[in-house]
Amino acid sequence: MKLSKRKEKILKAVVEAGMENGEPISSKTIQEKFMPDVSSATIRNELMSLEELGYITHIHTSSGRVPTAEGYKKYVQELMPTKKLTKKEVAQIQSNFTNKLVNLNEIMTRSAQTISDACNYASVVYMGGTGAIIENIKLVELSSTSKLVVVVTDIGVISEIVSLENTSQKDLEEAATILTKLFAGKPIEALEEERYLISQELIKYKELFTKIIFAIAGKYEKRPQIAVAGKEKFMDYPEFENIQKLKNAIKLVDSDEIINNTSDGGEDVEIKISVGDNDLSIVSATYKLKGNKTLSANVVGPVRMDYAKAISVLKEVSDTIKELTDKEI
Amino acid sequence: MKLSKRKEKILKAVVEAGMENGEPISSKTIQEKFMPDVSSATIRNELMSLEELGYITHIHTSSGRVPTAEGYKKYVQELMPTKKLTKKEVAQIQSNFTNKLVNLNEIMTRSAQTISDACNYASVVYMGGTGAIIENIKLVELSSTSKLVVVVTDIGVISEIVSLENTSQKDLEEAATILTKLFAGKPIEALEEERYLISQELIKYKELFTKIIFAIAGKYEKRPQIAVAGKEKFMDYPEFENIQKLKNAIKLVDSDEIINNTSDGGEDVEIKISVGDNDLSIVSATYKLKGNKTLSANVVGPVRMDYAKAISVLKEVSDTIKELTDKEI
DNA sequence: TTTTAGCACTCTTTGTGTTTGACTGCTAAC
DNA sequence: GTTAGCAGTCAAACACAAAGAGTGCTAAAA
Repeated sequence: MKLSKRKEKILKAVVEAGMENGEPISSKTIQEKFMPDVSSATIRNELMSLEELGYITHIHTSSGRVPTAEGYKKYVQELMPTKKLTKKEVAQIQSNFTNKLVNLNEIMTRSAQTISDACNYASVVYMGGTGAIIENIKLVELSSTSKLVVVVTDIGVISEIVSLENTSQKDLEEAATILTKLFAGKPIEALEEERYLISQELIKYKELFTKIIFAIAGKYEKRPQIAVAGKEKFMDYPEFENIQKLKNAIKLVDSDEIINNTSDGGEDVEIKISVGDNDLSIVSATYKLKGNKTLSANVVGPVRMDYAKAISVLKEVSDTIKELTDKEI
Repeated sequence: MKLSKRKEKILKAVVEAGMENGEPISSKTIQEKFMPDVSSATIRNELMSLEELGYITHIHTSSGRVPTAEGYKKYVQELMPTKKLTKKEVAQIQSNFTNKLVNLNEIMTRSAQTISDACNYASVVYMGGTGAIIENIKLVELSSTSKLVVVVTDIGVISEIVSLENTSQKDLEEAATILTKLFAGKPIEALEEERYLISQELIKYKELFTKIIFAIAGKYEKRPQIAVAGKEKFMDYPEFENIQKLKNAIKLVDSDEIINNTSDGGEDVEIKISVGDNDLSIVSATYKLKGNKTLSANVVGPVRMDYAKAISVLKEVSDTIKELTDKEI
């Protein structure tokens, strides 16, 4: 339903007051600050109407109005001005990505930290879709007793030392070739599937393969990769002064709940906003990476978060990541 | 100064009451719980005496006694019973280390998490002394355009992909040999020293070397390696309900202050306890690793922490780490 | 029909005084 | 040296009043 211009203006005032300090705002203050041309009584009438529509509410009879989650939603969808980041802010974000990052895990960690710092809210970045896909397996001789197993995946390299005696350089090479042939293109979990352990191709290198599995096991996450940053930022907002609420917020960020909440994303960055569940709001930017993966960057903050800024930051970071991952080797 | 047996008993009662719930204890309660054979008046006299000695104090005239930092120290040094971990607790700790861990960084992370979970306080584990020492550098061909740089150090393996065309397998091997010869035994920071970049030995592989440096830069920490776990555990204790105190505690744990606070450690595990600075207590276990490194595992918690348990856990974990690192390849 | 002034009403916040109860500290007797 | 007993202190809990902020409603003005 379309609101009148005046109602929009008033709702905007209530929401923005809420965003600024989390405090209720009164009809008188609205009048003084935003609409000196009508009386506070008129504004009161409008406020009552907005309250009936469910956009704002009262804590008690004689307190000012605060926005409901619905009100925030309306604001986000229709009233919010877009916010352009300052050059300085963009530069600040970019500066975190100057190093040539090819390792996707690292990109995620860096992104989470960057987003959290830029917005001053917590941030969760995770990768969905297919997990790490094996590209190449190499075995390198370090000494007569120890070899290095290197598993190259599309999101990074896992390398681990194994102790292995009496294996010639030639054997290593052959084993690596077989392993690569067998596992290239498969998800990394495949390494742990029983059927390969007893397969014909690997029978000759069974001991070696067992050691490799043992070394690599647990070095990768089976679940979607996830990076969290800025959990302590919640402490900057009075709505989390209550230690229980703080705990809940942090728990949510650490849980899988956020992950399960997102769409698959399209080619382009898709912004989704969830307002007010569990006293938290989440702005998420999701899009497809190559290799059937999805990247989702999220800002998690109080309901009165600066949505416009969160969106701008997510877009900026997403664009940067896109550039980085597109020119990936 | 040596306290009388009775004073010791009373001080012990005051400290243990403080540990249990952080609440003051009254002369009457002490009498009822611990010394029914003397009157509360007698206990009051003793309490006054202990107060004069600086071991306990008053919040206000009519509140019970709480221990001072001095009192906690006295308790820790002279009155505390040693606490043996239950079999279950030991098993729980051990279970975190069953995987064969050879990467020191990983051991540290795992240790911090284990300690924090076992004690329910925050934990900081860090390595001092010399940083990572290069053991071996390998260059592996992945494809015609991309190669893998592997730097094996005594605390773990760093591997990174670099894009590099027109380099033959032979060149790679030769370059790796030269690099290993040049850098083996040197700290990893040496890779970034200018003088090597312009050195005679590397002149032929300057481009390759530059790329390697670029790829590896920032993958290791120059500062002592550090692992922190369980910051959120502070929230379980009412003394940190005040958000400012919570922030301070977390800030301290994230800062370098704890690191700079420890001795070099000896061959054996050396336990050090610091009570009550900034409303926090730290129990640290430090000892030498091979390769001139020092490992320090710390429990950081409220002043009323369970020191005996912290010590037991640190000892258990330290022993486990020692075993792991001694049999390192 | 919309806007406004004005007033009654509600509820929080702040302040004040009172009571209760938990302790201590002291004194005098044991 | 120990104890009983009592006065004194202070925090915590409660009740009450006053002040202030803000609304909702009504009736009049535009």
